[in-house]
Amino acid sequence: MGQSSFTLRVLCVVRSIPVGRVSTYGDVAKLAGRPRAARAIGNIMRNCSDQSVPCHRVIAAGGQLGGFRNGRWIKHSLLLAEGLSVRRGRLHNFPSIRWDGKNSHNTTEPV
DNA sequence: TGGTTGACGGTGG
DNA sequence: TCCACCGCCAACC
Repeated sequence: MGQSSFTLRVLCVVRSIPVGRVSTYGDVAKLAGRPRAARAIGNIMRNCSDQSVPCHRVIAAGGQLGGFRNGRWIKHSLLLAEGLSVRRGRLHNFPSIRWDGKNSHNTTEPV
């Protein structure tokens, strides 16, 4: 504990991501109040060992999974378990399942 | 206190 | 479509 306010806010935002939805590092950073702190989000996620934080729902921009170092396939499996389609390391319907912070009760949105 | 690293974003070639 | 450069922010040494 004893994380910075920004870190706590980031964790809170990530925990707010609905099941079946994903968000990018940039989006989480923006929701946390630092639109330019996308890199910092990666560090926080990496350092985050909290099971209540679905870090696998946080991916890179363009629908890429990111995390080439580790957890890449972990995210892949977890995302597949949530009914998402991953194609060549990227979400097939990324724009459709992208979560912009708004409480969209309609999960399966047919675009 | 200062410099480097890293699960990134966006633009250009 | 893929690769390279620059910018931005927090954690670590």
